[in-house]
Amino acid sequence: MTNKELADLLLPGVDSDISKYEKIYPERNLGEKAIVTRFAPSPTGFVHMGSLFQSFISRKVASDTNGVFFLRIEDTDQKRLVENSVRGIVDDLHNFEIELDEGMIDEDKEKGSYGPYLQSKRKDIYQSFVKYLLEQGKAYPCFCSAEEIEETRLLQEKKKQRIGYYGRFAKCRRLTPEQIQEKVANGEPYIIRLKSHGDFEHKIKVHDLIKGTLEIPENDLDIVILKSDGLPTYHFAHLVDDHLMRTTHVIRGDEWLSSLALHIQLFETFGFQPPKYAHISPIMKEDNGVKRKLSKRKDPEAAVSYYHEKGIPVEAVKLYLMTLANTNFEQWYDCNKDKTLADFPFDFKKMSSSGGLFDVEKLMNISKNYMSRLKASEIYDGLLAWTKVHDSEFFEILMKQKDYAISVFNIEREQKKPRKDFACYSDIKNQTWYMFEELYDSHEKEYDFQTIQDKQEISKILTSYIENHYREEDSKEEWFEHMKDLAEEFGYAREVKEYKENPEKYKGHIGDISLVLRIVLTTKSMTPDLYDIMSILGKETIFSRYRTWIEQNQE
RNA sequence: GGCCUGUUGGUGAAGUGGUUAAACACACAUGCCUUUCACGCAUGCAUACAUGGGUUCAAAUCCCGUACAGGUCACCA
Repeated sequence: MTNKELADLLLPGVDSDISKYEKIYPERNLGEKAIVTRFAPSPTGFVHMGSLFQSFISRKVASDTNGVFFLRIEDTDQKRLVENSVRGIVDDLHNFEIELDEGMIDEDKEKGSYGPYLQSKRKDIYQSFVKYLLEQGKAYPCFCSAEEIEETRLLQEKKKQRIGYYGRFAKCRRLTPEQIQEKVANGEPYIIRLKSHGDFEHKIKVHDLIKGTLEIPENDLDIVILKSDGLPTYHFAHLVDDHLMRTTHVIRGDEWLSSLALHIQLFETFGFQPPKYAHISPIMKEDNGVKRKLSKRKDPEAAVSYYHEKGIPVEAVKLYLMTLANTNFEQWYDCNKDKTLADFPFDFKKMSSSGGLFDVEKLMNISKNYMSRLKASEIYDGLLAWTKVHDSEFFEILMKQKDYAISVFNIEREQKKPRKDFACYSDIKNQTWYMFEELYDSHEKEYDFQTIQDKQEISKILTSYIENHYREEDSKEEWFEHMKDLAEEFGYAREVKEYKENPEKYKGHIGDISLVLRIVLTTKSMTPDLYDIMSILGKETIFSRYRTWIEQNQE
């Protein structure tokens, strides 16, 4: 019985001519340095930070080189499928502005000419390649049951031997064609294994773009390439897909490092040029002094939805991811303030070969700096989009008072050293509610007086301010002069310096007085410039808030 | 257990044999500035290169052992 006949017996009706695929999926006509890469998740749920990081880098290198970035869905494990997760993955990428050149764009839609991009639709292709291998005598059927494999494993463990289906443990490898024929005739279920010719004692050198040159033992495991449901395993699908889709760079998590020797062997078996590999270390998290992988189950910040809920701008998250990816990015960005992420020359060599720690505080800092550089109208737009989903009350107010809201967000903004007090959109309401009448009215007010506590004294200060010192048309300088007059009137120093020189002569200084006016107006001791706040709020509101407070605090 | 990888301060890290006081950034602390806060500026964070050997005139940087950490060893990806 020839290999060809055996192959026909095992995979009847499958065309073993793989050369036709070379024509259907020709070499891509791209620039010499163009990088073709992909994000290839299994549809088991939503995208988490680690995968987002990988896609972000993949997208970046593809864009930098005028290459291609595509999304392939690896749904060869039918047991683990989660409903609608393709849609979820597509949405997550879209929400992070990671655009796809090719691949799945919805649950059952795709674009690009190297598809299908859903592995379950590529069954015929995989089977052709498997059959080709069978005909070449480079693969064989295996009839071992799960129990038999388990037995072998236990035996290997007991004898302290390497675990796996290889060498003398690969018993189906030695089956004669007649035995195979008989088992097939008996209806025994089988899978197809690679007939490995690797030598575990022999080491090969492989180059990884991030990890550098590695020395790893050759693969000698006869791994499963086609499962009993007729679908391939990851390893085989990786070979077929990344060859036919003409992937030049495989960027993936470093959990794959241990099967790298196998993957290279697979490419060599077919005489294909293997892609370049870049294995990314997982993003870590510090947990009670222990470093561990960022976990989707334990860490809320591992889910991309966390960033949308908090309202951290996508761009800020990207800036942070880039600082994790290439630590020279931060300095580069600092020196090139007019440039964007797209201008940054990403370099695999600058990637840390060990896993970086995910630091939410650092992310917040980056986001705070990023937001401080936005224009007031950009803050408004971003906030409007965020509140539309997360805060309908604020959304309505913003819609109604667009110009007013922009003027509020413009306080100490759009200048050389802008204020940095919003790290995310969910911060804004908490820091500006007193600027919006509707929010102010419904908000519970707690006045955090610091130096001047006496309510009568405060009432007197407010009254005098209303009656003697407030002028609607005052410039900032005039306004501040009047504040100083007020301070003097109540026995407070006009200048802080003056007070510090002669503290016994005064009850306090101008700062104490303005703090009272600030707190009664806003309830807060920490606010932006008081003059700006007053100018925007206007006379009526200021007087009304002061008078209300006086009324409510009469003894 | 086998195999692979990693280990620089509270954190991210720069740095690959020799102008090192080991950059820069975040966090924290103090001071200055300031009508508050924020910003900004200045300073600090005890002798930080896992550990033991070796190579060398010279090592964070090269080699070996040890410890610790991560990954992997499925008809899961």
